[in-house]
Amino acid sequence: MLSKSSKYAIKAVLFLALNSNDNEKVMVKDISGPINVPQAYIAKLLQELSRKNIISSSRGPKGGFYLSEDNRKQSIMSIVDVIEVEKNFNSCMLSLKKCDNEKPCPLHNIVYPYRSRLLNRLNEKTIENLSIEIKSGETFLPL
Amino acid sequence: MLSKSSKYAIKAVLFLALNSNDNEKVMVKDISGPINVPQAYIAKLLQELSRKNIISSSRGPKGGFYLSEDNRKQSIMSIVDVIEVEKNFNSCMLSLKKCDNEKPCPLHNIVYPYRSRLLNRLNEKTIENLSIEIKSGETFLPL
DNA sequence: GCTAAAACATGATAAAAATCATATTTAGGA
DNA sequence: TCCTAAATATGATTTTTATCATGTTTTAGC
Repeated sequence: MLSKSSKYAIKAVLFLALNSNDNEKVMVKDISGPINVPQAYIAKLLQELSRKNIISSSRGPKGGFYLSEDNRKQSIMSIVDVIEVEKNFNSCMLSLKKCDNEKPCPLHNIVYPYRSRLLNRLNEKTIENLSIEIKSGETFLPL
Repeated sequence: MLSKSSKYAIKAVLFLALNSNDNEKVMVKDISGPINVPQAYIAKLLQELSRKNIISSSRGPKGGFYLSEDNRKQSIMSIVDVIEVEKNFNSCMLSLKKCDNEKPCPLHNIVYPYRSRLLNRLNEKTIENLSIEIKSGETFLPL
């Protein structure tokens, strides 16, 4: 469904949503442990997210990663868009060139309705939305 | 969503559904071209499907792969189950151990309803169902 | 039974994804 | 201004997935 990288990235961003703000930054070594992802690997992903302005960072002592208010307004899908190499989340399940509602592949009618709705929800749900749900105890991000 | 292997396998099986029966078998070299998959690779997948009784085969001259009536009654999901190595189609989108309706991860409530319904449909749709739809012109398997 | 045509089995190579390692740049504090 | 702590950049290694190559077994037809 998603690559490991995307899953790692989402977990890391949600962790930052819960544990950082403009003046409380978190270092990679304090992220990798809790979310259970190799440090060097999540570092690379975080740098990529930072470069694309999904998250924020500052260097040097007292530096680290964090989420600004603006960052929090972005959708969950925007994280995936940055990390995922193959953008096939919304493409034909059989990878056929010509597959749409006009000329549906044999799986199109089964898959398409669910996937497009799922995609919509991932596009409208913001990082903030999810972090509020975690804080309120509706959902859980086990660490 | 699915590995290339699974997509290849589904295409090959549907091709067999349309172009074979107990006394009309198809050789790998006549499958790989139309479905556009390297011959040696699809051969391997077909052998695996045959071993697990998803499709049928016979060796020697006049041999080849084909679908029996019984084969056709199997679900699309059964193809995926044989080929896919990671059985994470129905597992947590963040790969969390503990994630269910009781203790949902932050994505669970978004993803779960759609995915479980999709899974149901892939489990109930048979190879035969899909091949009938192709024959009737409802759906298309471009070759 | 011989021969040839097919699937079957096994392993080697290539490409992609994940992981690790290391050097460079930036910035805070003495 | 110098030292140190952090992100950043780059590339090497490992693991997984996809692809290729080659030899073995089965079976129909002569």
